[in-house]
Amino acid sequence: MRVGTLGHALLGLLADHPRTGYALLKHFEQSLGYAWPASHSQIYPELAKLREAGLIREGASLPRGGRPYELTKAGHEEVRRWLRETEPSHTVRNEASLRLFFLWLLEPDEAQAYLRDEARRARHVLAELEAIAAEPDPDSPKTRAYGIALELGLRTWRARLEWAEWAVTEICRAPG
Amino acid sequence: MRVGTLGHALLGLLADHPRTGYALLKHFEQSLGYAWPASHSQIYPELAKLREAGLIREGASLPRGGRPYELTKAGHEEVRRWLRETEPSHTVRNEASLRLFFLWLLEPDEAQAYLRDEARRARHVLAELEAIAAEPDPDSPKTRAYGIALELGLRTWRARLEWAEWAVTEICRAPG
DNA sequence: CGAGGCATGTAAGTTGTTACATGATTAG
DNA sequence: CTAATCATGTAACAACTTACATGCCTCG
Repeated sequence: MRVGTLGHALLGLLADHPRTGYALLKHFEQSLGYAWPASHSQIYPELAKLREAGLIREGASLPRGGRPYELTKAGHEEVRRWLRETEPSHTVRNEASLRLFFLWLLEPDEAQAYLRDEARRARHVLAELEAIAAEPDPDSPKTRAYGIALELGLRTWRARLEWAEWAVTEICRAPG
Repeated sequence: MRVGTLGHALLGLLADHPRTGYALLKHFEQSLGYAWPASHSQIYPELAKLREAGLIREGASLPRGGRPYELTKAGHEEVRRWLRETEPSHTVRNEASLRLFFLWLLEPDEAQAYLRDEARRARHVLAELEAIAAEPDPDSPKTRAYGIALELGLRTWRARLEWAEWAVTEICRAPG
């Protein structure tokens, strides 16, 4: 079996402690999803594949049909191999940014409205990230790594907000 | 036919002036690709679909087998409809950022090396964008829109570089 | 007892990646 | 002449989205 990015992300989360598919899903929604979104319809089949490949195993089932998975030794080795031996992909795909190249096809006021919406969106995401940053957590290698990831989110969305506020005035600036 | 993001991007580029598939590909590599990468194996079939849908039409063929496409009236309407009436997707997918959440699975020196590489990458992309920004172009709605897109790239990669330089020291900071 | 959150799955379709495959033209 | 760039396509596969589908438990 060939493990992809989602598979490695699941292994990485399970490296911390066993979790159910649902708990993994919630983790994506609350933190990883800012960098790599995943839906339940992708997570459950992927867990089944990782189990067949012997990288995770099922633990004792929980109350409401919840079935926790834990990492096997092979799974632990695989996630470390991924981090150490494979090149990270730097491709970025962002439809909202792509649209900027076509703003000149709209009337100036429509283009400006788009940029104002971009500012609004940035403010919204930034507020979410600041709420996460406000939660205190003890210092450990794991929380340190999460803090570094969070700080990247804060800085890039802050930059995006400042850019959007600049762009709103730039788009209607007098020619020259 | 249902037109997706790639299709709309192609229509948007052709709204400026007719181009061959190859010219569109080069445009993706040099500018749009920073926000939405596309390969020739995706572009050529997509152009064929847009033509069948009557959104673009083929012009007279050029010297080396090049076949330029131009926008039809329906194509022009479709790209404007896309910009005005559909919600932009804000999903972001970035493997390099995802890996940050798993840095604690590596030895401290390996994690630091990863962050140093992130800084190097940011410096590289920033240099590319600054080279593009250095090229002078006349003021027009189109160049204004491109300038706004470019400025976003400059600011976000600048933020990412500063973040990476901070993170390199943060990851090896004394606990507490 | 109903709404909402917990919990898991499948199916169909779209999109994107990697590899295979070919041929023309031009600059050195 | 040969390497690079121009130029276009297909095929197989992997990944992702959207919709369909089900059932349990708890709080009000």
